[in-house]
Amino acid sequence: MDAIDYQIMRELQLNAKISMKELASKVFLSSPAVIERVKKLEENGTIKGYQTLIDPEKLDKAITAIVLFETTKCKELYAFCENHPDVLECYRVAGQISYIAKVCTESVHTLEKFIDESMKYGSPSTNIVLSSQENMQIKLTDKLLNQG
Amino acid sequence: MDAIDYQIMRELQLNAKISMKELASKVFLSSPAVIERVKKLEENGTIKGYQTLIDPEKLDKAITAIVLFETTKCKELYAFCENHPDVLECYRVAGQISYIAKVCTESVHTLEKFIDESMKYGSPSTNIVLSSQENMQIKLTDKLLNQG
DNA sequence: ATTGAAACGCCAGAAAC
DNA sequence: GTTTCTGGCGTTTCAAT
Repeated sequence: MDAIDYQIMRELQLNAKISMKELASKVFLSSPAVIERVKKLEENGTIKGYQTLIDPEKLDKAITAIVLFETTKCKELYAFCENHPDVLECYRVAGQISYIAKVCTESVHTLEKFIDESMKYGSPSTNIVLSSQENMQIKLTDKLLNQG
Repeated sequence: MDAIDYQIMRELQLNAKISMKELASKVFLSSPAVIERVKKLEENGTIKGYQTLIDPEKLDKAITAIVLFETTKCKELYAFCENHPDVLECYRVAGQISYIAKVCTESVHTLEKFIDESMKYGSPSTNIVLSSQENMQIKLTDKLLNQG
């Protein structure tokens, strides 16, 4: 895992569908060499997959909320969140609270419904997202790229 | 935006690098027709991009934390988070708290450093992630696919 | 106007060096 | 890691509905 691998990951993170040829020219290598490196990154699990980013608002999911839970029923809450179509991410955490869910839904009414249902499993505290900055899985900064 | 578009998005979300030919066979259309649909979804912004998923742990970013802030200096905090290499996501929210950041870092020591620095901009409450479920931007359930 | 069919050009993967 | 080569895919064009 050297600096070139980091550069490759940065380019792939910006655009998963970049051609191996173009990627090769960006890192000053031949394309078979780049294909080899990408393959290794896939095999050792560093690259977990390639995903298409969809804009929730275009699908009429206008409201995003971060819901914090105080609960002792983590397993039940986990199952509820996993099966709920509006929960995009959820985290079991150690801290003031014990569970966090990111919900993306149509309206305040569907959000209300979610909150009501979730109350079976814990005490929710809802925070509606006003604006957000969602970048990437990892920020591959120049510093990281240079240190290798 | 019909049921076929939803199906296309689901497949693309699962695997951004699927070939148009294979995608076409999955939705029972010809490949030019699918290419046309994908192009439209890209142009109207429904498809925001194609991203490669990187495993932070493989890059020695062992600790993920959700940090909640009570603050009145949202703009300053926003700028701090945007420029910080360990902040992967941040949200301005309306609720009990006013700002949420997702941090991915090497160790408790680098996390401590982040917390100390962030205290200039607000009062942080740190929740270390024990386990998580991060699926996708949108859950395209069967219900949604059928209703069109 | 929208869909299916064929031809072109380009890329990914394999083999040889 | 590089160059060469080949098979296959994406893309464009055209014909037909």
